[in-house]
Amino acid sequence: MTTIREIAAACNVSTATVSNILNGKAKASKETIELVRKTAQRLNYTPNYIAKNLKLKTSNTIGVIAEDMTVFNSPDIIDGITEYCEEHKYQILLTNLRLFQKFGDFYYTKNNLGQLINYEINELRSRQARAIIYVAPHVRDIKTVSSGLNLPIVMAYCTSPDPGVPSVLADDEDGFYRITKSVLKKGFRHPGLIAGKPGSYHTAERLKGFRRALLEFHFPFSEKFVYYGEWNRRTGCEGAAALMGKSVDSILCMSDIIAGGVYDWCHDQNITPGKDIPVTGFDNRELSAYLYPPLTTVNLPLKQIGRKSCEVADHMIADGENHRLEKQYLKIKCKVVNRTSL
Amino acid sequence: MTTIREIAAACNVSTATVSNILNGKAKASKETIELVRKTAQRLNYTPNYIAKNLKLKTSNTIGVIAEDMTVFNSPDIIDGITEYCEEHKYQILLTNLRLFQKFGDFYYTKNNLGQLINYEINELRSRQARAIIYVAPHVRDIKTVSSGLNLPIVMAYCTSPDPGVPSVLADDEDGFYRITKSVLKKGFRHPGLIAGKPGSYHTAERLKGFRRALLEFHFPFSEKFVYYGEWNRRTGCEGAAALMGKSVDSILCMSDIIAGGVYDWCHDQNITPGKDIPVTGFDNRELSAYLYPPLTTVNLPLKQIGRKSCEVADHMIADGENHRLEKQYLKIKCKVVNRTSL
DNA sequence: TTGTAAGCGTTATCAT
DNA sequence: ATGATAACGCTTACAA
Repeated sequence: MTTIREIAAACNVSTATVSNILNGKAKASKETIELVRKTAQRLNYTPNYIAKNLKLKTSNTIGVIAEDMTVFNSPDIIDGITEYCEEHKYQILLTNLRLFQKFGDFYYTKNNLGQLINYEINELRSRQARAIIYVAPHVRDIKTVSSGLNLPIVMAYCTSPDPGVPSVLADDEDGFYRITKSVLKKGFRHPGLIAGKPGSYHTAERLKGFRRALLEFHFPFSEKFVYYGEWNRRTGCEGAAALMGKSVDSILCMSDIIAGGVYDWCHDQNITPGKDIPVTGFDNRELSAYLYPPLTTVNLPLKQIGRKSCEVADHMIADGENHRLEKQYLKIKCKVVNRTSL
Repeated sequence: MTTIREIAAACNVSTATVSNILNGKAKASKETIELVRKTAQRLNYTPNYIAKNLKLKTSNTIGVIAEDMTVFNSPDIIDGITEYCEEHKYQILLTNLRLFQKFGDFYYTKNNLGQLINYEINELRSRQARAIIYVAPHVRDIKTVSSGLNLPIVMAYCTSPDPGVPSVLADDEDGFYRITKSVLKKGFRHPGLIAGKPGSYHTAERLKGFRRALLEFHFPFSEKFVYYGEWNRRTGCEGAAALMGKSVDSILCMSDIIAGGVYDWCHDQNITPGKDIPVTGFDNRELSAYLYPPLTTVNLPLKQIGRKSCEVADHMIADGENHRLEKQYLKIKCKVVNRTSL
C-alpha cells in the first residue's frame, strides 16, 4: 500500500504538503497540487483509515448491533441504515448477536444479555465507532442500553428505559387501527382478534388500535372475541377454532404468520378464507402475497425505520454534547396493503 | 477512554510492562501482573484497536461485500459468516451495495459495477480488512474480482473467472437431481419443468440435474417439456399453462417463487396443486411452507455457504502467500424438503 | 524483571 | 508556499 511518505518522496515535497493537498486544504502552488494529485493516482494511493482515525481520534464508522439479522425485519432495517450511510459516507461495523439462531424464541429471557451487549458496545467503541444503532426483531425494553455510555446510541425497533436514548418504531397502534377500520368499513360488525403474546408491546399497541377503531364505529369491545397466543402459526390455527365457535364474522390477526395458521384451519375445515371468512394479517411478509387468497395486511416501514435511526444517530454525532432529543419515541406510520382476503 | 499510559502511571510501571502483561506475554512478577490487571479492570480499560492495528499493520476484521442484503439468501449467508467470525474473534465490516434496491432485477447488467466493486475493495483494504467475502444473490461470474488484489477474497454464491479465487456454492445440479428423483420415484413419468432465465448458471445446473435423474430412470428428455422464463411468479403461471397443455403429469419448478405462480394458475383453473398435479419448488423460502398444500422443495445450505466461505478466507489469511487452493469451486449439497405438494 | 525508545501512517502546529 | 516535527495509542527490540 502506498503511503503519503512515498508520494512525498516521489514528488520531492514533504508529507505535510501531500497531506494538505490530498485533503483539499490546498495551501500549495498549482503545480505541486497537480503533481501530487497525479502521483497519488499513479501510485494507486488510498489513505490508511486506521492511521487517520488514530490521529483524528474519530472515524466515520457506525456500529450496528443486530440481535439477529436472519429474522425477517432486520435486513430491511439494516438496508435503510446502509442507504443513509452510503449517502453520508459512513462505514458500517456489523455485530450480529445471533440471539435467535442460538436460543430460539426465548432468547430475550437470557439474563446475561446485558453483559453481552455491554461487551459488544465497548468493542465497537474501541474500534472508534461514532455511534451505535441497536436493531431488534421485537419491540421491547433493552435494559442495559443507556445514555450514560458517552456514545450516541439509537434503538431501532426496540426501546430503552432511559429517556435519553431515542427509539425509532413502527406505529403499531395506528397500523392496527387502520386495518381494523378497513374491516369495519366493509360492514363486518363482529370481528374476532387473534393476538400475539399477552405481555408484548406489539400485542398491547395493536390491541389499542383495534379498540380505537371499534370505538369510532360505536361497536362494543369484548375480551371474549380476542384470542391470545404466541407469535406463531399454531396460534392462528387454535385461535381460528376458538373464535369461529363464537360466530365472529371476520378474523384479524396480529401477524401474517398467525394468519397463515388461520388459513391452515380453514383448509382443514373446508372453509374458504376471504370468501367464507375474511382474514387479515400484519407485517406484510413475503408469504402474505402467496397465501390463497392473497392476504390483506399491513406494511411495516422497516427501511424507513433504519434510515431514520441512522439519521438520528448522525444528528447526535453532529451535535455532540449539545444534542437535545425532541422525542424519545419516533413512530413511523404503517400502510394497509389491500389484497383479496378481505 | 483509558489508555495503557494511564494504567502505567497509576501502577508506576512503564507502558511496555503494561502492554506485555495485558497481552499475556507475562515477563513480569506476580505482583505487577496482579496490580496491572486490577487497575486495568478498575479503570475500565479497553484496548484501542485502531492504534493496535496501525502498529501491527493488521487487524481481525473481515470485509463482507453484499450485493444486496435484502435478497432472501443473503442474511443467512451472512449469518454463517458471523457464526464463524464469532468463534474465531473476527469483526465484520459490512458493505451493502444495495444493487437490487437501486436497480431492480437487472442490476447485474450495470456496466460500472466493476469500478464500484474495486472501489469498495480498496476501501475495505484501507481499513485493514484481512480478507473479503463477496456475497451475491445469484450465481454468476463477477469479472472484476481477481486474485491479483493481494488480499484473500472468496466468493459466496457467485464465482470469479480467476481460478485463483475460491467460490462456495450450493450444489444446484445435485439438488435438482434429488428432487427430480423424488418425483420420478413416485411414479410420475412425464414431468414438466419450469426453468428460470435461459442464460443463468442456476438454470443450466438444475437442468443438468433434471436430465441426470431422467437418464437414470431411462426416461427420455425433451426440450418440449421445459418452459424457460424469468425467476418470477408470472413465469410459473405462464409455464403451467403451457406445460399443462402438453399433458405433463407433474411440474417441477426451478424456484419456489415460480411454483407460487403455478399455484396461481391452478387456483385460476380450479385445479388442486398436489392432488391434481404434483408441484415442486426450489430454495425452501419461507413462503413455500405457507402455500396450500405446502410445497415440497429443496433447501439451500445458505448458512453453511457463509460459514465455509469464512473458513476458506480464514485459511487463506493464515497461509498467506503459501496458500494453495485445492478446489476453485466448493459445492455444498442441498436436501429435499418433503411436504405435501408431491 | 522492568524501562527506553522507535515506529506504524496520518494530521496539525509552528517555523521557515 | 513548504517543511520539520510532535502526537494519536500501541507493540517490540533492545538496554538496563
